[in-house]
Amino acid sequence: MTDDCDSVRAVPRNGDEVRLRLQEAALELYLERGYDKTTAADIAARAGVTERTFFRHFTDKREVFFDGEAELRDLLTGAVAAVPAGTRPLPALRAAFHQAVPLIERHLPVTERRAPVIAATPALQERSLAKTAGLVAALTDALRARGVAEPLAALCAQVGMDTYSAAIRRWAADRGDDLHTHLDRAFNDLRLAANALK
Amino acid sequence: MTDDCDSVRAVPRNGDEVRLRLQEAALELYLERGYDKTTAADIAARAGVTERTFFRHFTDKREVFFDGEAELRDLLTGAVAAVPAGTRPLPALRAAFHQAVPLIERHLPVTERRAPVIAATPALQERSLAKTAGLVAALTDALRARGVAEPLAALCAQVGMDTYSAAIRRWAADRGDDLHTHLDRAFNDLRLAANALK
DNA sequence: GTCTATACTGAGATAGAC
DNA sequence: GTCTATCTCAGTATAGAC
Repeated sequence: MTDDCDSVRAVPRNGDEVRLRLQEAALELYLERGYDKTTAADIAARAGVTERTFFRHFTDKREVFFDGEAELRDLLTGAVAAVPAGTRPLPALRAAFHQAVPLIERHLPVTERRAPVIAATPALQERSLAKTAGLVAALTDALRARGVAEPLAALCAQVGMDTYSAAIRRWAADRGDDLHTHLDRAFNDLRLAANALK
Repeated sequence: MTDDCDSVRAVPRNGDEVRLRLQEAALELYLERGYDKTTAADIAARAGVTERTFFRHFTDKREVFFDGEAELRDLLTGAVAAVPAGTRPLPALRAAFHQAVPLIERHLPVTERRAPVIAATPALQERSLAKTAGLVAALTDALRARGVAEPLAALCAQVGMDTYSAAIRRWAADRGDDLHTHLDRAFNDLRLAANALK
């Protein structure tokens, strides 16, 4: 859709644009020949910069895939903070995830292209898990700020994130129902499963 | 308890023993000067072998810390399979974790020495998360083998693992009560938290 | 066991944006 | 002029190929 191609050598030096070009180049190359067969120099070359510039934008080859996390984290923690006082931890998290649905849907095109690469690459899976762990830590803080005691806050944040992940997985497998529906379904499954305890 | 010390230069070439020496050397060096300031050659030298031998035993510098996972995985999956038929997923997992307590306690001395290094090293945290994800995958399979439907099996395995992790954390912070007690407490917290849904 | 590719790091020079 | 993005060059260490 954009009209800029790499026919001109004088590419703009704007930082953000270079960053986007690097991300797109990395995705293309990872898809074409796989993550391990792609060097940082390859990515940089396709984006029209040097290898060193790649590493100034991204601390390592994995990071180029996991940028959007900060945005999602801010949205989720903000949503948790905005939930009516007195709401219990897991319902608060469920509400926050519902608020994140538009953001998730907006990022879906890129996410879907990245998914098969991540699934095929252990190094990227590890980074993905680390990013999710970062989200859980942020949610734990957000719950604590609401007055949830420490050990419970961490457990709820983690369990809430798992439930969200389960909903995302089911949504990917069944695009017939929307993400809101899958979220409610997953949280309900959690309730029923936990009810069997004791 | 063993009588072998490193006073003799002619160290035994037995594979398992070399492996243990490498693990101990890595732990010492990571503690002394930090993970990134420690090279694979450093570790190998202290263990009395070549760098090449280090990479024969461990695929990378991280792996040297996460060996026991296979043993725990086999114990947990076996325990899940052995739970009486008809037991619901989360109670089955809780029972399995109770069975793993002796193994956890046996590994505690080493685990405790490694903990601060992992906490201070992102690369090791990532690997730790990946190993836990491997356990969750194995538990998901074990639940499916018991007839638990796919989407629920994955959710329960993940949530069960989180609850176990929460119990371990509380145990580390409060050694006054034993791990069995903390496990039951954490699973009870999960039940109560999930009950607030709907 | 040897050799090599490549992921990363650091310092200093250069070039646009303002 | 400042400031920041990029380049150039030189280096170390991991991990994999042989």
